[in-house]
Amino acid sequence: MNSKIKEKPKVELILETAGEIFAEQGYNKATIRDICKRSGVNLAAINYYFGDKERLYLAVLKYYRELAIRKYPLTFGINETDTPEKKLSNFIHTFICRFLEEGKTALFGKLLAREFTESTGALDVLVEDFIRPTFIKLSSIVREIMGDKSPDKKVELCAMSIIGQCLYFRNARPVIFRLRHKEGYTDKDIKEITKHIINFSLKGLLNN
Amino acid sequence: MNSKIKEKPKVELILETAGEIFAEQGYNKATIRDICKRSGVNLAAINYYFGDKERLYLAVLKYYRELAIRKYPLTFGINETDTPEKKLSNFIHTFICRFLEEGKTALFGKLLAREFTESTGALDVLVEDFIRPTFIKLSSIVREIMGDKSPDKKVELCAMSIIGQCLYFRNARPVIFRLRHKEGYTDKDIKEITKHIINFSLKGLLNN
DNA sequence: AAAATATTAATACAATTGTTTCAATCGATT
DNA sequence: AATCGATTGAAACAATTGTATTAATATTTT
Repeated sequence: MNSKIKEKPKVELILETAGEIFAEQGYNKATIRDICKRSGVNLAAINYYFGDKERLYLAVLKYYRELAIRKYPLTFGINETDTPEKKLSNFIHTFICRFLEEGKTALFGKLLAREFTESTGALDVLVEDFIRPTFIKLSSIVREIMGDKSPDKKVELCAMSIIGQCLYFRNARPVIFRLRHKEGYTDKDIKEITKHIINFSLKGLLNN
Repeated sequence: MNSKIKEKPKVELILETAGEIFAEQGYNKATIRDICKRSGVNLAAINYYFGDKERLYLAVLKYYRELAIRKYPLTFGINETDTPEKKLSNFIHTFICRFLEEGKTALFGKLLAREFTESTGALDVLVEDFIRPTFIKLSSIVREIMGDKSPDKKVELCAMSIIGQCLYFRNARPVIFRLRHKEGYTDKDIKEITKHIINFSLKGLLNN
């Protein structure tokens, strides 16, 4: 080696690249050859380090989950002393940042968002480890806002309405960009979307 | 032929079966061999009648679109003399029926819902022929409710919030069913979901 | 009925892709 | 430096899948 700079370990390199490709293409469309080519490693490296494609995918989820948790604490930026409305606002903001923003830190959110509509064998675990806790967190906030008298079923449906809106802006991008005759989201777009979902949802939660 | 009963033409038979399989599995996972096996026709029949898989898919869309239009007139069950709120209610109800219900008549909606998150080459045409008109229709209703002073961008976001909620209950079923520990929607579920989205959205559209 | 045309069946082909193999090479340890 | 285990590279394998071929059969037309 003619450089003193420590190179990134190969396993890590593969995990990063694979994560990008899985997020871009989805589990099925992503090919091992693609991942290896972009990582600059040989095809056999996957078998050597991970065994097979599925275990590579699981390792990718684990790897990016770590990054995500480090960047976004599990609290969803929520302070228990905040008002319920402020809590919801923070929740939605964090939730959207976790998969609408560009950059690697949002990658776990993107992988997770994919599982909603193109599930893999990892879904069962992901639901129990991440999706359900998130959903419970959101439901508790919704309950605070709606009041104790609201039936559980109603709270659940409201939480889903909120998640549904957020996911739509990520997962339906092909359609949205065509409708708008414009590819991609700007930072301004994301801000507007976030603000809108917060407003719309807070009103949707009102008891009348 | 030892029966006087007129058999269904083979082309139609293939289209129906293919539609079911495309709706169940999505364009990519659906295989020609599957479609042929379930239709009881030879593998070569696809090439013979349709040319290739993509043109089969396009023919399927065309076929079920006809059925759908016949069953659900383009008006979305909306009467121009209705109040805006009633119009929105009917729109959401029809929209959900078009892809959440079981049965063949909802099949075009299911195929369309898939295109939001797993687009094929048919998306461009589908957006212009169906999705955009639907979106414009919804936007006009939203505008009536929100008033002329509301900026276009706000109206657009609200329309997307409504569509987002509806699509979530279809496209995120793998997650929803796990969260609920219950597979499938009952008719009662669908009714409750519809009612909820209508309520939530009407409140979300309130100005203040 | 004979000929022409349309349809069907079985099979083969080619491309893609996950996986495996095994020899070559690298790197650390002795 | 020699040795041994870890890693890499190139190629092959096997399964899947869309597509094409061609001969056999059925149907229609003359």
